[in-house]
Amino acid sequence: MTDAINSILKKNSLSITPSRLAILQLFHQSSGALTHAVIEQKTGDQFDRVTIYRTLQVFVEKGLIHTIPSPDNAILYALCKEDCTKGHHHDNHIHFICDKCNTTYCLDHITTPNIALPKGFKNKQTDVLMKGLCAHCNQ
Amino acid sequence: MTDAINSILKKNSLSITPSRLAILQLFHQSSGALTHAVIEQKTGDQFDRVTIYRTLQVFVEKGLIHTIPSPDNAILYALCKEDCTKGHHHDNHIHFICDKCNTTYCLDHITTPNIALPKGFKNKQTDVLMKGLCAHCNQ
DNA sequence: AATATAATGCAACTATGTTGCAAAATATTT
DNA sequence: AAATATTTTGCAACATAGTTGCATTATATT
Ligand SMILES: [Mn+2]
Ligand SMILES: [Mn+2]
Ligand SMILES: [Zn+2]
Ligand SMILES: [Zn+2]
Repeated sequence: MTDAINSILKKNSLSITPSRLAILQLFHQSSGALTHAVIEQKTGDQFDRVTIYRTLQVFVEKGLIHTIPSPDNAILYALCKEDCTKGHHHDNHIHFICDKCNTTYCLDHITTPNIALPKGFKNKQTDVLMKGLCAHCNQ
Repeated sequence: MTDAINSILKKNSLSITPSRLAILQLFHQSSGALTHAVIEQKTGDQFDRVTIYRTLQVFVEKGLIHTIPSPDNAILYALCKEDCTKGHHHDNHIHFICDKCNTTYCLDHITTPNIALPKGFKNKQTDVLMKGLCAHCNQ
């Protein structure tokens, strides 16, 4: 497990540090998206707040994770499962936030729809955010 | 103009105050969505920050304005043009943010698509956020 | 005009995020 | 393996966003 994380960092020419290992591993063993606050909490105050912010920034730049716009006013981060590379993300899937358990799911197999815009508008990116109850909470 | 704003407040059983008049009027004469910061700036520091926040909260509750999730990490507010009422919003249109002029448009006539979710998931709300260039900036 | 009700401003607080810089850790070279 | 160069980290300080309690003030009601 740690070896896999290790090689991901190497492959992306990132130096291997405790914080990067811990945070990347956390993403790999989490099902949903994570906020900075959750990461800070789950790494047990091992790392400085600033370090976590900078680690997330680097991971986004390298195409390891992507951000998800949220109504909660805190940036959500989730693993890129597609072939995202340095500076080029290709995450065209939709996201689902459960109102009950608050988990944010990347629905990787549901692609964002093509929506016709008014004349003159040029689309560059589409984000679809669905809310409701996830399979676990909808009983 | 001011009379129209006035009657909107009355209709929603909101007492008429300078801040509510000014902020509601500002929404009615703006084309796009507004952030708290912009409102504060455009009302020329006439009102306390807290008053603006509370005014926006009340307007959302009453169904006069709706929030738009944004990647900018600041809540966007825009007029409800549909028949939204106290506690019940029916804003099922998509939103477009221009990368250049930073305007956020409510595309009221473009409804959010129906997207099939995995088994067990129950959808309650769909937000579509498109980014790119608006008609003015796409020259 | 008097009273009841609701909104405002202020202060203090929490949360989220960024920047500069010296110290420490990692990677590279010898 | 040690020395050097390069990155990363932690700290402090700052910036912006948003909330809460409470006394004062304004609005609505009688
Ligand atoms: Mn995702
Ligand atoms: Mn809208
Ligand atoms: Zn759930
Ligand atoms: Zn524009």
